[in-house]
Amino acid sequence: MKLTSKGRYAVMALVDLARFDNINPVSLRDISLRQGISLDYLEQIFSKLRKKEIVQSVRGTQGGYVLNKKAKEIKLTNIFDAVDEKVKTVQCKKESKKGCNGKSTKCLTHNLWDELENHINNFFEKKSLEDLIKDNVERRI
Amino acid sequence: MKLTSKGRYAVMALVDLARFDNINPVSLRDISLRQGISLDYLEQIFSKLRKKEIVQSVRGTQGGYVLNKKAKEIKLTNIFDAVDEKVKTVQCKKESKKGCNGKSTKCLTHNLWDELENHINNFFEKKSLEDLIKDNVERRI
DNA sequence: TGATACTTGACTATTTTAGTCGGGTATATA
DNA sequence: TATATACCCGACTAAAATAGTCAAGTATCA
Ligand code: FES
Ligand code: FES
Repeated sequence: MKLTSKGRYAVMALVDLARFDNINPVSLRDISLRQGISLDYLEQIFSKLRKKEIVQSVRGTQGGYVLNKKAKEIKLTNIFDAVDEKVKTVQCKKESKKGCNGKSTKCLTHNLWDELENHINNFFEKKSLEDLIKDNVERRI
Repeated sequence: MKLTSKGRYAVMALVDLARFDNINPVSLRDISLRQGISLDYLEQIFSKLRKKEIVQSVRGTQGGYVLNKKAKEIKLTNIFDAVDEKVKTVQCKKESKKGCNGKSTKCLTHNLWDELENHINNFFEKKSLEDLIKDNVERRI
């Protein structure tokens, strides 16, 4: 099980953004430089974040992005959801009664994978952007 | 974040095995048929499980595999570890002081990813094969 | 002696990831 | 008004990972 760079970058970039967006919008170029993430890739990511109303964009010179909600209200779940970083422990469709590999019923361990998925999602639902920023201040990173 | 089929199959196969290994070894052919997993792929998986002493093999006719430990003592951690299904939330090496993308320090969110990794691994450390079998009996699957 | 079933290693198609690239458009400022 | 900045959008691609397959064995039982 691994977290993809897209998901990791989305959170990193938003933490960076949240720390600097007091007055002015933050440009992706700055985030790119500070966090060492490809600018082109960041643009893809922020396009998704904007569509899910996590950030707002400001075009033109001195433009950039600002948070569209309070940091406290942005949970990891929302971020991951926006960039399609989903937790998936099974191959079969959740809604369907059918199992993997075209089997007519769900597998022996199906309940386990559901539990696992919930376990991980719980973590994402609890953590907000605000938590992450506080965490950094305490550690003075 | 997704669980790979290899990891999922390893656990499925072991649950199947654990339910049938009272007297005789269980052949991969049987597991393959019951669980709908490719025989060739199962062989790869069991080769690893054997090397990590989770199962024992019995060659020849009427051969197959048996558990090498009590079901209570086999945790998901052990199974995933055996088949190289590891939880990885970062790209950079854990031991190293350096960050991702060759950066000289760890990133802003590094602590978060460590927490996440621990959170998931905790789940795997708690669950044993015995738990999974009991679970099935209760549900009469 | 044959059938069963484990053993090993190499090989491959498909999918996913992690980007890149080339063209835009809006806006502030000089 | 010209220009630079920075967002916007879609298509493309190299590399890695995944999910297998395939071939050629060896051990053991009946
Ligand atoms: S994981 Fe698909 S049937 Fe259980
Ligand atoms: S994830 Fe690699 S530096 Fe933090």
